[in-house]
Formats: sequence, C-alpha cells, structure tokens
Amino acid sequence: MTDPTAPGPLAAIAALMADPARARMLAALMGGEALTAGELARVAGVTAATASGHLARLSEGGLVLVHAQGRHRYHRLASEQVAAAIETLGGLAAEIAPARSWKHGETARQARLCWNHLAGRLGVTLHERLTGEGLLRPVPGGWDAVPEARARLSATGVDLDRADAAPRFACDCMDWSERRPHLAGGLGREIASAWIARGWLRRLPAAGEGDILARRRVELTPAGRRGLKDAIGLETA
Amino acid sequence: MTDPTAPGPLAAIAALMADPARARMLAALMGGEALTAGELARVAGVTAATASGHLARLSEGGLVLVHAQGRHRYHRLASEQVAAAIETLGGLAAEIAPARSWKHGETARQARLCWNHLAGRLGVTLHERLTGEGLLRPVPGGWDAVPEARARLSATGVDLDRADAAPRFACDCMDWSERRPHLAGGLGREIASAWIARGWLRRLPAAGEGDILARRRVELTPAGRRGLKDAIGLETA
DNA sequence: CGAATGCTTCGGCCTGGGCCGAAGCGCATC
DNA sequence: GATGCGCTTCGGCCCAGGCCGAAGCATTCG
Repeated sequence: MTDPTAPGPLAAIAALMADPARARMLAALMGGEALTAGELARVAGVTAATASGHLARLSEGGLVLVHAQGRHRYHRLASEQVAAAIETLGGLAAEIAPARSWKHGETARQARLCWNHLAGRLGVTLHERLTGEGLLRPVPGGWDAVPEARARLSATGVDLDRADAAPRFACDCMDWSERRPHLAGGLGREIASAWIARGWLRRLPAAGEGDILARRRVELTPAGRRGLKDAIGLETA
Repeated sequence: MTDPTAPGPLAAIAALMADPARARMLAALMGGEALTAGELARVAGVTAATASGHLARLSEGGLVLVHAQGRHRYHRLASEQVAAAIETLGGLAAEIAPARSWKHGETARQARLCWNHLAGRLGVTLHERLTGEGLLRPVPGGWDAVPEARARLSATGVDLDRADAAPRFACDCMDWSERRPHLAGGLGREIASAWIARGWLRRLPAAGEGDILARRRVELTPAGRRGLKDAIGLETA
C-alpha cells in the first residue's frame, strides 16, 4: 500500500529547499514579488535550462505558484505557510551557521519584507506597539483590531476592507532576527503594501553579488518615520 | 573569500532534514525524550552504521545535541528553534502532501508533544484560554502571567520558578495542525512535564510501524480533564 | 513572414551521498 | 582479563539528481 521508498512528507519538503540554487530562488521570492524564470535563474547562478528544472520541481511540490503571461512565466511563493517555513528555517540557519554567512544581514535586521508583510526590528516593534497598547486584542487564532486601531491605520492608507477579506485578518509570524513575532495575515500584507505605496517604506538594492536577502531589504524613509510617529506614536531608533 | 560551492545556510539546514532516515529521527526526537543511537536507528529503519553517520551529521550541523552516558549516546533536539523549524516544516508538508501521509494524524491532532511542550487542539485551546481570559498578558517577545494565573497554574503542579529561569518565560510556537499558536517557552515546558508527572497527560503508543508521530502522541486522562476544568475552567471536548 | 526572446525538454556527464558488512573501540559486566 | 554490547569508522557499491549545451516550442516584434 504505502511505497516503502517514499521519502516521507517532511523530507520531501525539506529536499525542495535543500539545493543551493533552489534555496536562492526561494530566498529571492521572499521579497514578495513575482519573478520570471530568467530572473530566478540569474539569482540562482545557473543556466536557464537548470533553473527550469528547479522551478518545475518547486511548483510541482507546491512551494511556488506559476502564472504565465505572454512569453514570461512569473513565479511566486504559494502561501503564507511556505513563507513562514522559509523564514523559520532561515532563522535556524542564522543561529547555527557562522555569522559570516550573514555579514550583510545588519541592514536587513532593521527592516525587511517577509513575503508580503513587514519583518525585522521595525516589524517586531510595530507588533509590540499594537499589541502592547491594546490596539490589537487576542482572538482565537490571531488578533483583532479595536475601532481606534482601525481608524488610525486607515488614516495611514491601509485598506482594512482588503485586510478583512483575507483568510486571516492578523496573525503572528516568527521573526528570525528578533526571535519575536511580527504581524502577518491580511493586515500585515495591507500595511506593507500601503506604506510602500505611500513612500514610507522603500525597497533597497542588493548589498552585493549573491546577496541572499537582496529582494527583501527595505528601509523606513524620513516621511515614514514622521508618519509612524504621528499616526500610532511609534518612535523608531 | 567566500567559497563559491558553499551551499548557503538555508540549503545546508534543509539538507539535514531532507533525507528520509534523518527526517524520521528528527520526528522521533520531537517527542522530547533523549534517545539512543540504537533507538534512532530503529525508528529510521537503517542499520546502526548508517544511523551513526546520520547522527554525526545532525549533531555537527547543530540540530541535535549528544550526551554520552556509559556505552549509550543519547541524542536530543538542540533547541526550541530546531523544534519550531521541524514543526513548521511538518505543517507545510501536511498542507501540501496528500492526506494519506497523515492518516494516523487524527489522534495526534487532539494532543501531542512539540519537543518539550504541549501541542494539538489541547495545546491551542489552552493558549486561547489563557490569553483570552487575560491570564497571560502580551509583553515584548512573548507573554507574562498575571498573579492569578501563577497561583492557578502553581496549584496544578507547575513549577513556576523553573519556568521563570528559562530564557523565555512564555512565547508562541505555531501549531501545524491547528494553524494557531500554542504555548512554548519555560512555562510551556513546565506545564507539559508537570501534567505528565501528575498523570493528567499520558504518552500513547505508536499507531503503527513507521508512525512518524509515534513518540509525540499523548492523551488527556479523565483526571486531567477534571483537573483542567477545576483549575482553569478549561472545558475539553 | 522571418527573427529574436523566454522557456522547456532531451541526452549525457559526473559527483555527492546513502546504504551496507566487517572490523575496531570503549564501556560495563562477570 | 574475557566476553558482550553499543556505537563508530572504513571501504566499496550504487544511484538520485544537479549541471550543461543543443535542440525544440511558443510568443512577440519587426
């Protein structure tokens, strides 16, 4: 009945992440953007042929979704769960591996994207502020926003209707660099996209060739710093 | 400077989990007990020689700690982080893989151990109860227990001094089967060990040959059911 | 209708690493 | 000490799978 050579579900998923080229692709996709096969081949450092094989395995394995558009094929992470798994594994790697692997990690610790939401010190601080002030209240499976929180966030351009429509309004995602939760779910996604659109957050260029965090780096702009202070009283270092 | 053939930190960690035999070993260690090399060889379904090689890699990779005692060598998971990574990856696997891989999973969804703390519906319900009632209050990086919570938990045999001594008093660990957080940290550990010692929780035997959740299964005893109701008003299904 | 571009498929090469049996080593027991 | 047991090391076998270049489809553009 059961195939004795079956790798087992955990090993099968881990194997998809266990190849350096695929790992680099997944890391790049943690920036939240959908990337073409060619772009992913470049970040992985392999030829198009090799990349194509890897991407086929990733999408067949359910980690990545593909969307053909013209002669391009756009790839993105399949779900919040996938992002959480990569983030968690990355955190473990950072803890275990020699620090040199992450020598460019300092700027990313300040602020970075975790798929579609905000991570790093900024993401964690935001989470602590919102939950500590009672603006978010614990509900089964996550958090709910009190009316005042909705009003204040709405004023920063966050689309709360779209956040409400998500399967999860707000839940936690463990932040590897801070070892504390940051905000995920519909609200986390809308906050990140609104603040980027508003110019409060800006994507940063890669720190160098083969920068594994390349597509995830963001920084808080001066306007963002002022805005956060005014809107929710968040003082940033 | 940087070795171009280096697998990258994420891939290196994933590779350790990507082998079926190693994955079964790690799954067994999620039960929280320290197991000998021989026991792990058996659960992995390989000879002692092969198991020895795997265990060397796991400990060199930092996922597992070894403790020699007489002619036995006891192995256990290295940290909360490692447990969290395995749990998250397992959750992803459960979401993606066909349900048949987890046909015996139903009992484990009710209650199981996640390394040293309680998971499954019971673990999640407990978390919701404690946070929802205000017995645990959000603090930066986790939760703190209000005095009444300390008194009530203490009455169930939980050693709060040992919980306080842990690097984290109480924090969240994402539960794969429920997709909600359960309680980890020092408090999570002490709760699990106290309630097992008190006979409120009982370890269950494996559901069959090659049961990947074998060493993690627990059940709430009738005494435990009554005790939880009396102590913290937790009604269990 | 070519020609260029993005991507996939195919075939062949090659290495990493999983597997075992046999032998070796250390501890515990007698 | 001698014997037994748990575990590791060594040597050799074998195969999954990563890599590429070349060729084959699509799509878009001139």
